[in-house]
Amino acid sequence: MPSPKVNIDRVFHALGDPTRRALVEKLSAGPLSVSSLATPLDITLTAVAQHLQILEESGLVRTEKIGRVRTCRIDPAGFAALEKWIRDRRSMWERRLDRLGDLLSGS
Amino acid sequence: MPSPKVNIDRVFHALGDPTRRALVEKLSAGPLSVSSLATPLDITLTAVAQHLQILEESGLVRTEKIGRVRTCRIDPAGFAALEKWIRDRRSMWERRLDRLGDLLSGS
DNA sequence: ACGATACTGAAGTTTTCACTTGACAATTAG
DNA sequence: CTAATTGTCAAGTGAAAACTTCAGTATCGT
Repeated sequence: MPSPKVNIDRVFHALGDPTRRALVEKLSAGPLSVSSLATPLDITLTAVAQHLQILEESGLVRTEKIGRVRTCRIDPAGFAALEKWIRDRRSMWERRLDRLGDLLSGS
Repeated sequence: MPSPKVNIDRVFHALGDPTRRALVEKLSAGPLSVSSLATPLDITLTAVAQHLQILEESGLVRTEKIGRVRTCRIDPAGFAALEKWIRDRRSMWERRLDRLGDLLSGS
């Protein structure tokens, strides 16, 4: 199951942590195993696995276990939700500023 | 002082909290005072003020105190930083997928 | 002047959350 | 078969962070 319903709440919570953002940045360059992700960060493998679970539940990362190695890659779904949220907010206050501009320039 | 250097770390941390995101969403519709922001959320005024400080330090919100009322509004700077971060990551894995596509289609 | 409004500051409580440890399961290599 | 690799599970620790209370300040309306 990929990511049927992405929750924006989870997405923001996931990206709120700097370590998880570091994981996402690494994965942006291409898929990696859990231990490859863990090695450069001086935290335990367990901690990384926990972060990955949160990233996966948020729809930002997709993982697949083949044999004994779990391969992780970026899942576009979470990013799409994130971009939509920003776009929605932005359109709100830009529309508002437009109306303000209309008023000031005399309709 | 507006927001000279926006820190993406602070931006993501600020938006990681659902209450702060609710504040941002309210402010997207237009500027509001601290107490107007606090009333619908069943937390104390003090808590809201604390959230606003974090939002301001992150470059997502700008506030100005006139008389006894502090007016809060969206600050585009934080959002710009956020969008840039996403754009950067996205371009990374899209470039990668492009190269992959080239390989599969026989250069 | 007086009371009400709109915050602000300091300090404490409670909850959340990142991280660790240690034991265990499954897979692969020699 | 054995040993090393790769990851998982359960439980606990500690620190950050959200939220509260309470006391105080500045401003506004009458």
